[in-house]
Parts: sequence; structure tokens; C-alpha cells
Amino acid sequence: MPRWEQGSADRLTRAALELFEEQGFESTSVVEIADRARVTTRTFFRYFADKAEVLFAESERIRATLVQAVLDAPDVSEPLHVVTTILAEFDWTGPGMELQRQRHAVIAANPGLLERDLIKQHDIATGFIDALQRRGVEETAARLAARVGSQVFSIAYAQWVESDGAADLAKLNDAAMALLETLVRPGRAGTA
Amino acid sequence: MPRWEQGSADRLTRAALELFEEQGFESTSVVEIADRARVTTRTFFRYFADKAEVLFAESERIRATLVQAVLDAPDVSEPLHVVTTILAEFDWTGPGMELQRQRHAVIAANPGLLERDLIKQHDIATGFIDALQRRGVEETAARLAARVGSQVFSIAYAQWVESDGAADLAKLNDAAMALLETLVRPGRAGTA
DNA sequence: AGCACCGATGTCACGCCGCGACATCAACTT
DNA sequence: AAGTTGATGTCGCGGCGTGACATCGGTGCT
Repeated sequence: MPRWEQGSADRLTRAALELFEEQGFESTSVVEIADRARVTTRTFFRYFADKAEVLFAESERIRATLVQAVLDAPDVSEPLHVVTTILAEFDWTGPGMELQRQRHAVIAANPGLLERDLIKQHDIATGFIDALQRRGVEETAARLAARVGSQVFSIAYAQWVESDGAADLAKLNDAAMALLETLVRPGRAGTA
Repeated sequence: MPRWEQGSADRLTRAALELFEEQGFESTSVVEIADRARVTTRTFFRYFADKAEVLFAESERIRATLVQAVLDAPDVSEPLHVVTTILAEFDWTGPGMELQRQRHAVIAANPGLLERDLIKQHDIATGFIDALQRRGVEETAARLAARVGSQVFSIAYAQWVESDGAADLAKLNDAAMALLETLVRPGRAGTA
């Protein structure tokens, strides 16, 4: 393969992030992005399915990593715990912290992009369901563990993001799990 | 107000559902829908924000009803229970079971529409969070109860739809809740 | 009756989106 | 040098969604 690989996708990503921050997501057209990256719109759509996908290009890789972690887990007899732990231990900052910051800023500023975020979350949970079943977990249990686990973690994650990454994600996650326990068993120990 | 009100929106909905079933969602253009309903595309967009919204027009009304049910609940000391019960007791068939069937069929056949469904689910959960907080539930507990409760119910709901509405939704919901309880407390009764 | 008003719809025009078909150009291979 | 391969550009199209404005038919008031 030639060695000019990646140049365009990379420039497109940076250009898009910049423009989204400067003038907003909706107000930025693909033409502008392509112009700043010095390619045509046609090239843009060869790398990204649509304008929003620029912000979520990595998610497929993340999903694969997380699912593999489930398949590699030493013990899945406690599927809910497995799911939340894997999520909490993942390195969400990734290679470029700056790009990550821009990503969050743009997504937070655009309700329409939250949708896309939801879908990615859903995809990951679906991957978990499949992986758990492969590990022998019964279907309904797998669905519950994956979906509930994702929700529990996402609450911890939101708190973590709010703290700018300063808080301990694992601790927040444990706290959320503990709270869930009291919610599931109301009127018992821990409520009064 | 004139008395020909509603005629167009109704015809557009029926026309859209028919065409979606006949030739698929993606393959159906707004022009075709409008033609069959004997209006112009401009009129279509006056009633529906976009093509997909035809399938989700009612969801805002549903959301308002569910949220109000939380506000009217006699006791919210067990928020998770409140959420799932309200969802399980709602009349999901609505006025027309046939339209509902078409809706499900079209959504199930289109991954892109599942996204929209997710968003609506998320909106409802967000409404629950707000309502629970108004009822005095602490923020994190409200978030957990709303999001986890929605997930638990959605699993029961999926099973119910699979049974064509024959199964008892409340019972399925209870079963899911019971399973969640065993998942949250692993290594105890029910696991070995 | 006559008239002013108003809401639903149509007409026109526009810009953006996403992609198929094909041409081009650089680098690598033999 | 010639062929191959992969990235990119050019052209053109059909669908999407909306703003601006015209139209037309009831409504209500005089």
C-alpha cells in the first residue's frame, strides 16, 4: 500500500472537529470540511458514512475491544459485574486527549449527536449480549446484564466526565452498583 | 377552525405505512407518500419533521402520559418498582392494533429506525428522571431507577411483542425484575 | 350580502446530503 | 517501460428539508 495512507481521513477529522467547534455542527457543511482538509466532498463520503460519523469513527474499534474482553474474561458467573467492570477499566481517554475533549464538547453541544451516542452504546450492549451468550450465559440473563450494566456504567461515566476525568471511574462505578442494589431490594437492609 | 382538519395527517400516516410495508422504508420517498395521500411534499413536512417521524408521531403523547403517571404515583419510595410497573401497565396497543403491528414490522425491518426507537425510549427515561426528582428521589437514584427500569421493561416488552401480545406483560415484567435481582446479588441464592 | 380574516395547502426555489459512474494520478511491481 | 492498485477528483443525479409567498375556502362580523 502507498504511504500517503491515512492522510485524508486524519485531516478530515481534524478539520471537522475544528469547524464544529468554531461554528457548530449543524452550521458546518461537508463542503466546508472537505475544503479545509483540501479534498472533495466525494472523498469525505468515502471515509465517513455521514457528517456525524466523523465523531464516532473509533467506536467500532472500541466495541470490538470491549466485546473481546468479555470473551476473554476468566469468569462470567456474575455477568452484570463482568460487564460493568470491563467498561470501568477501559481506557476511555484514548491516544489523543485533546481530540477526545473536542469530541465531548461537540456532542454535548448538539442534541442530535446524543442520539448517535445512544446508538453506539446500544451497539456495544448488543455485542455484550452476544459475547455473554457465547460464554454460556442464558439469553435473558445476558440481555439484562448487558443492558442494565451499560446503564449503570453510563451513569458513572457521566459523573466522571463531569469531573473532567479527575474522579476514579472504578469507584464511581462501584458506587452506582451499590446504589442499584438498594434499589432492587427496597425495604431491606440499606434503605432506612 | 375549519372541519377538514386532520384529514391530511391521517392519510399521510396510512399512506406511509402502506408504502413502507410494500417497498421498504429507505426505498420509499416522501414524494411517493405525499402522492398517495394526495398532498404535496411541502404539506408532508408541515406535519412530520422528517420521513421517520411518521412512525413515531404518537410518542410524545405517550411520554407525557407516562411521566404524569410517575407524578401521580401514590408512593415513590421504591422508584425502580414504580417505573417498571407504570410501563407494564400502560396500554401499548393503543387505539389501532393494526397500525401498531405495521409500525413494529417496519421498525424491526429497518436498523435505522431502531435508532429512532432508542431515542424515544431515552426521552421517556429522561422524563422519568425529572419526575422522580420532583417527587423527592435523589438524583443518582432517579437516574438509575429510570434507566435501569426502562431496560428491564424493554426486555419484557420485546418478549411480549414476540408473543403477538398474547403473553401477560405484567408477568413478563415481574420475571425480568426477579432475574435482575439474582444478577445483582451473585453468589447467593439462585446462582449455584 | 359583503368583506376581512385565518388556517391549510400549493408553488417555487434553494442548499445540503449521499452516492454511482468514470477519469486520473502516483507509487509500487515485475 | 508497462501493468496494477488504491486514493482522489469530476460530473451528475435524486432525495431531503425549508423559507417565502400565493391561493383558496371557511368563519365571523357588519
